[in-house]
This record gives sequence, C-alpha cells and structure tokens, in this order.
Amino acid sequence: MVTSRDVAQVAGVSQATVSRVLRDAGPVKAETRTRVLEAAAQIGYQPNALARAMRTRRSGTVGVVVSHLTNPFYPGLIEELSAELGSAGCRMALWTSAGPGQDAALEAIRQGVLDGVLFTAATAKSAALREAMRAGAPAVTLNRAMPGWKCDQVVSDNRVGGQRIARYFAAAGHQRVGYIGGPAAPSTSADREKGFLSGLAAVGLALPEDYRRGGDFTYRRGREAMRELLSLTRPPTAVFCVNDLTALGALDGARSLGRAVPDDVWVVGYDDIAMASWDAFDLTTVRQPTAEMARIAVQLLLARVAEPATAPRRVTMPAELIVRGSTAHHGGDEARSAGTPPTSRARRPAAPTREPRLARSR
Amino acid sequence: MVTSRDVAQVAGVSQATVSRVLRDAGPVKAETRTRVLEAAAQIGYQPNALARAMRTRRSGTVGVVVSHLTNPFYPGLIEELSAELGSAGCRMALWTSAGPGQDAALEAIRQGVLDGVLFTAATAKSAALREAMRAGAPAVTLNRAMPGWKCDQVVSDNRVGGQRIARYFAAAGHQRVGYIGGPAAPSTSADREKGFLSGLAAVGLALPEDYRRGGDFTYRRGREAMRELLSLTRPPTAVFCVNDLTALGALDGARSLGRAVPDDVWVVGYDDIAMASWDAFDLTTVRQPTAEMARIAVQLLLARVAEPATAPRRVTMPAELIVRGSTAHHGGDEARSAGTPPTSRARRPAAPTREPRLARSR
DNA sequence: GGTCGCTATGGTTACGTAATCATGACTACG
DNA sequence: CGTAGTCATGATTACGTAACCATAGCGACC
Repeated sequence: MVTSRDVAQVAGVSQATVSRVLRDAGPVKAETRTRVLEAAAQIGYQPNALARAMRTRRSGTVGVVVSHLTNPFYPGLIEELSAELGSAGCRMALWTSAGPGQDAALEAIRQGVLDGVLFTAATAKSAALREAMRAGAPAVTLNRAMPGWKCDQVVSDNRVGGQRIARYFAAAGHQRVGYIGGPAAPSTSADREKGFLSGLAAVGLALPEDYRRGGDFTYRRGREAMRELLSLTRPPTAVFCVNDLTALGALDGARSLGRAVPDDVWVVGYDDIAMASWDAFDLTTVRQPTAEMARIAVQLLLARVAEPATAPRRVTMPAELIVRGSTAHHGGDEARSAGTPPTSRARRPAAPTREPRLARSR
Repeated sequence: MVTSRDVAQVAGVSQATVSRVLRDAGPVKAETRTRVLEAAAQIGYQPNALARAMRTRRSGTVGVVVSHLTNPFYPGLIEELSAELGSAGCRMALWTSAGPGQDAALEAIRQGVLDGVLFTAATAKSAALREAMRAGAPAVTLNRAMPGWKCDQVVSDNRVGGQRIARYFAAAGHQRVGYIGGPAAPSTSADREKGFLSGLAAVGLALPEDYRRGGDFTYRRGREAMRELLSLTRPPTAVFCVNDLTALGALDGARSLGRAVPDDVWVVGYDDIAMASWDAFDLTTVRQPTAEMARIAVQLLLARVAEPATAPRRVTMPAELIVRGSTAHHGGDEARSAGTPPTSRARRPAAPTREPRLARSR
C-alpha cells in the first residue's frame, strides 16, 4: 500500500505537507503543491479512508434502512438517495429492516462506521431506535412521522392526501366507499387512513366496518381484500388503497370477479410507483415528491452530522393527486372540479374495457 | 467515546487482555474473561470498527453495484445479498451504475473501505473495472459472464434458457416467432439471444430481421416494440422478450392493439420477477435461482477476500422455465407433450458446470 | 533440581492519517 | 533597526485497536 509518507518522500516534503495539500487546508506554496500532486499521481496514491475516518471521526458513509425493497416505492427512493449522497461525497450502506437491519444500522453508528442513518421504515415499536435517537445519534426519518421523537423528519402530508381522496370520491357522487389499509405501526398508513376518514366525515360519508379491510402493503393482500369487498351484497363503488401495490392487487382482484374498473368500481392507490402508469393498471394515485424529499432528508442529515446539537426539524411536503383511468371514467366532471390540477388529468383511452384474464393453465 | 482502555481500567487488566477477550483470541483465564465482559457491558463499550478495520485491513463492508434498481429483478437480488452478507457479519454498501457508481465502488476499494465488490451490472465496456480486476481487487460478477476476465463469476445459464424457449415455441407449432432484445453490452441479453437463435436454428426456424427488435430492458420499450411487431402484415405468433419488464410492456402493447394473449400471440419473459405471477400478467418466464446465486456469490467473494491469490472460479446455475397463462392457453397440449413439461422436467438437474461448494454453515 | 514448555498477562508498537505544536524565513511597520 | 505578524514547513502526537514481544508463574520430565 502506498501511503502519504511515500508521497512525501518522492516529493521531498514531510507527510504533514502532503496531508495539507491533499485536504486543501493550511498554507502551502504553489510550487510545493504541484510537486506533491505530481508525486501522488506518479506513484498512484490513494488516501486511506479508514485512517482518515478514524482521525476525523467522520466516515463519509451514511446508513439507509428500508423495510422491503420488493415494494417498488423504495427502489425509486433509494436511487434518489444514492444520487444525492453520491453528489455529497458520501457512500451509502443499506439495510432492510426485515431481519436485524435496524439494529445492525444502529450498531454500525455506535461503532463509528456510519456518520448517520436515514430510516425509511421507522415505527414507534423499536425501543432501540428510540433510545438511539434520544442519545442524539444523527438520524432522519424519511416517509415516517414520529411524533415526539427527537430526530429530524421528512414526510409528505399523508393526512391531506387521504382527505383529498375522500373529497374526490364524494365529489363524484360515490355513496359507498371502501378502504384497504396497511399495518397499524407505520405513520404513513395511519395518517392516510385518518385523513381519509376525516375527509369522509367532512362530507357526510361514513365508512362502515364492512367496507374497511386491513392489509400489509402487498399486492396479494390487496387482491384478496378487494375480492372480499366486492363479495358484499352491496359492494363499495370506490375503494381507496393505502398504497399502490395494494391498489394493483385490488385492481386485479376486481377483474378476477369480472368487475370493470372504473365502471363498476373506482380504485385509488398511493405513491405513484412506476407501474401505476402502466397500461395494465392506469391507476389513479397520490404522488409524493420523493426526489425532493430525498434531497431534503440528505441535507438535514448532513447538517446534523456537521452540527449535532441543533433542534430537530420536521419538513412536510405536499402530495399531489394523479388522476388516471382507474377512476376518471364515470363522473369525470365532478371529479375534475374537486380540486385536481389539470395537468394530471390522464389521457383517457375510449374503450379501456380490460377483460379479466383467463385462468392459469396449471 | 468509551474505548478498550476504559474497559481495561475498570476490569483492572491491560488493554491487550481486553482485546484478547473480545476477539476470543489467545489464552485468557475464565475469571478474567468474565470480569472483562462485565466491565465492557457496564460502561457500554462498543469496539470501534474503524480502528479495528485499520489494524486488520479488513473493513467488514462489501460493495454491491447494480445497474437500475427500478428493474424489479435487482431489488429481489439485493434483499438476498443483504441477508447473506448480514449473516456473514458484513455490511453492504450500494451503488447504482447510473452515474459514477462503478468508479465510486472501485475507488472505495482502493481506499480500503471495502473488502470486495459484487458487480451485478458489469459490462466489458468499463476500462476501470477491467483494470481493477486485473490488479486483483476482490470482485465477483453476479449475473454477468465476463469471458476472459480475471474474476469470480456467478451466472445462470442464459444460453440454455434462451434455447429452451425456442424449443418450447417450436414444439407448440409456432412458425413465426419474434424477439425483443436488450442492450448489446450485458452478457445476459447477449447470451439469451444467442441461445434463442441457436435453439430456433436447431429446430429449423428462422428469425427474420423484421421479427427482431432491440430494447433496453424497460417496460416502455417492450410495449413499443410489441406494437411494432404486431403491426407487421404477418405478425409473429410468439414473442420472447429478453427480460420480464420488457415482456410486461409487450403484454400491454399487445392488448393496446386489441390482441389477446395467449390466443393471438404468446409472450415469454425472463427473470420471474414478482409481477410476472400477478393476475394482470400471468407471464410465462424463466426463473433463475437468484437466492442460490446470491449465496454463492457472497461465498466466493468472502473466500477471495480471505485468500486473494486463488484462481478465479466460475459458477453457472441452471434456469427453470415457468409456464403461465401468457403462453399455455392455445396449443397447450402440444406444448406440454412435446416441449418442456412445467416444473418436473424444468427442474431437471442440469448439473451446474461447477458444483456449488462450501455448504452453508447454519 | 534445572530446563523445557505452556498459560496468562502486560508492555509496546504499528496501522495511515489529521491535528497540534514548533520553527525559521520573510515582510511590514513604527 | 527591532519587533510583531504572517507564511511555509517539519516534527510530533493522537485516534483505538490488534499484533508482536517479553515475562512471570507453574508443572512436568528426565
């Protein structure tokens, strides 16, 4: 391994001067500087990041914890985080909270490997996480509101998002609306549900227990839950699903029973994952400004790493309703007046009737 | 920060003894050991991973480079890699090769931050990568065959996978078959295409230029390419798409022109991503043993980190045809009798060219 | 009973860098 | 012309751990 001492020897200066040149810190004569840089290039010197990290107590690595990568919402977010961290000169260590991911990330931070952690899967459940944040570990929760927690938080306004869908349904004249939810712990599902319920209440609609199904953010559960809803004697005519994956399952569930979307039932999701705009689904959904959120989360985290003592900050971003073919068909006019930006009104193909697919051949 | 010296002081021993106890190395009296462990627990000692890494020249972090996370094939792979690395006590640093990902990973390895790198997006294009491997950087390519490269490689048999689909089409009596490919550089698309072509040739079928479209692994391009194919005066009756994402686009493209799948046209993909089994697609595809591949890749990499001088190894795994509704419907009987019976034969022990050694120790 | 060999431990150093301290040369200024 | 201040640089130390070396104690064996 070639070290800064080797560079110093070749350039005929001391190691301290090499360090000064490479960090661009402290006074150094222009001629010396070029001599050092040339020597470094000549012998192919690469500073040892570990030694540097140990001395500066900054590793240049940030941890990211996601719940399930198989929910396509996260890969998109991670790509944006990756780009953002990369342009800030940081590396990204990734954990999935399935398994010991959260704890492993916290351990890494205690061991000095990480400068900070971005949690995209935090819930109030984790005692370890709570303790770490109380202890002042540089952490930001992204896409999770942690009321009363001593950490930076970046979320989009899930409550308003839910409310908006309730108003949208009501404005289109739906009387029987359904809801397929998510796990209780994550703030995203809780807030979307609260918003949806309060929005319904505001326009005088109820959500009977029958029209309300639990879920787990998965396609499979969405499909199943929709089949349950549509098997009721008076099924809902519009269903809000807590996320897109659930909604895509719900779409397929409806079709599997021969119901047409949106003619027989409206389906709305949340997240605007890439698949939502595919022909096969053409899903109305709510888009969070993920790129912006990722950017802010990284900024907050790096700022906290640089200045750990500042008061926790919380940033809430607006969400945007994206109207597509899974709702717009019938009652389109009322819908549009309900406060949807005109840009997001999707091109609606005339004859979208998607026939239910034939059964599996097995 | 609490250090091993603090532990030593509390336990009334030397720092060297603390180190011995915590690494479980060297002789230590049982009583001393418990005293040290108690002291460590009492003052909440966590070994500093950076200092340890610097001393041992092993960081415990492995880099993973993927091309695009938005191709759902990769998230699945990453989850498996993450689990595998986690159970080996390693952390995972992630880069996407969009942007300077590859180079950043190589830089990290030179800087001592990484013990090794798993490349899932390598192509022969990257001079930096080639040079790094020639220089002996511990690296494994996963899902990429790099003929002549001096590095460990784990792939599934993409050529045989392509061949199998050709035989499957021919056995079902298809005369006009189409192909939607991928970029030229990755070995996956190249090998699948070669296999498909040679398989067609073997059964006396041709693939006219008209029936052959380039692609880029995306849904959008699959849709577009399928619409092109189906707009021909004599369109193909069966289309093989280089990966599932392309195939899902192709499915939607066919439907957007009012063609029924599989009655009007068969569609086959490659990868068996989660969505392939969704109702809306029900896609026939080829499944690679990704979990196994991930496991072997991690083993190979860790083995090479431990013993860098060994000769590069290459492991090829068999792939399995998964028949679903996007093909089996018409001519299902011929297909099944003459071609590849669904699971039984597909899982035929095709004898990996190299035995996966190193059984899991769990 | 002296030497060998093993156990258990402490002292010391090395890893490669950044930060601190020290020093000499030079400039500015009264 | 003397002194204060800045510039450019070298010497030294510290970061926290693991590895190496030294040594004391102790039993065994011929």
